[in-house]
Amino acid sequence: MAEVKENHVSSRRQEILAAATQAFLDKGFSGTSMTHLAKVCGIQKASLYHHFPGKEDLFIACVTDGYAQAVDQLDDLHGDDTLNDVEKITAAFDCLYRITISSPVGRLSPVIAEVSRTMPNVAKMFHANYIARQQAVLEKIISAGVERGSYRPQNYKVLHHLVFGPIVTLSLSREMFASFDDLDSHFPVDELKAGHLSAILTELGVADTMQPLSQPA
Amino acid sequence: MAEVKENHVSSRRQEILAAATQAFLDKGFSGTSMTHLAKVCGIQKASLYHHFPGKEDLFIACVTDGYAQAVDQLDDLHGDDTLNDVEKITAAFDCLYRITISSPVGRLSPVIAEVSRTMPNVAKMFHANYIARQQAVLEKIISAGVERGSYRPQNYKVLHHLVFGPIVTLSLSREMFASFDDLDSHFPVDELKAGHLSAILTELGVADTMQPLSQPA
DNA sequence: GTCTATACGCTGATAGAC
DNA sequence: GTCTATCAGCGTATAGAC
Repeated sequence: MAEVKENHVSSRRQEILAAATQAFLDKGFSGTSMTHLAKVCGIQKASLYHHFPGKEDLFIACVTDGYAQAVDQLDDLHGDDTLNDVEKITAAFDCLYRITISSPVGRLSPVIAEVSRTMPNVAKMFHANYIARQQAVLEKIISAGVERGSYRPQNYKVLHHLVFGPIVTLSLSREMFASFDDLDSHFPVDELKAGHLSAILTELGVADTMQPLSQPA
Repeated sequence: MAEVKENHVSSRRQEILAAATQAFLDKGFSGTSMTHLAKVCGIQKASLYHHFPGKEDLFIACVTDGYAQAVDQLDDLHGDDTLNDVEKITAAFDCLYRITISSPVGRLSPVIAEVSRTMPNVAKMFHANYIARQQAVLEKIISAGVERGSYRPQNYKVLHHLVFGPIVTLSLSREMFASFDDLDSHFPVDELKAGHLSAILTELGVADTMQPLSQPA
């Protein structure tokens, strides 16, 4: 019964978190007022303060809640032994693009940037629990391939730069230019993802089916 | 004498713009108050409203003023005929990394993202006058090399994704994690730039001096 | 052009009834 | 746990003297 009660509390908490995350995505941190949050949650402002001590804590909860489930997807991928090296990195790209561009956490990056000066601990948490963990999984996937001789040895800092850079920027661009009516033609996710993967495979020393290594004399 | 007066106005305007740009970089748009701006400019709040109709207009002026001088640097580069193709793209990388990571405009991207929902016209302007122009210059530089046979033909949307992605993300990361005491070891600009350039040269089909195309059997 | 003084809405947050 | 009522403070912006 204590459990029932906790589930009730937790479900209300989840409702608030979902609505708040969407609001922060739409209007940023400073642009989102507790009054507005109360309205979209369908409760009174004072009730929000029953569930969360303050606006900062609420935001932190949104971020934390988000990356918990996001990173799990990548971890599952790393443990999947039915895939060969190239299939695994292809799946990793699918996963990273999906998480970064479509999931709340990935899309929250600009908002975290907004508050990073006033809440540096949020930036630290975000890096430790989301960025660093994503990089670690990618590094494991690649280094396993390197050990098997499938890939060339890598400078992993550079590799992270090359892999995460385009994905994060694409997500940021799509947030910044969300008002464009031709958003998908400016930033076509699938086409860019395919070209990106192809370039990384080249960098790893793997012949790409789409774009062979053979070059004109 | 009208000119003298205008210069006076303009210099005061420039003072305000410089201070305001720095403040927006430090605290974001919503986090920067007109009261604070007046303080760091050393004038009264009401005087700010003599020079700019409102906070939005002031911010727009900061952005516009910034990219005017930033893009000129790239244009100069494109017109420089003393460089060969590889030297030109190397210089372009230096320029893009410098502008995006060290200049106010480049660093303002996260702030523009913050306000892009409420001020979509700012996002449009930023894209047309800064992003699109940078892409256009890069495309000219590369396509000239392609015509001369120095480079493989390219999908330019993908190429922009691969070139600008890592640079913008690096800039964003350095803004987000500015509180890190080991910022430069986490995000070493020169090392990442060199690796990035190397990968792009590979993608262009050019043998890189640092990292030859030869791969282990 | 710069100042002092001020209007006034909205902010995050709290008190206390039920 | 949710509500109504309210607070003090700060936000942008303006009026008007000099």
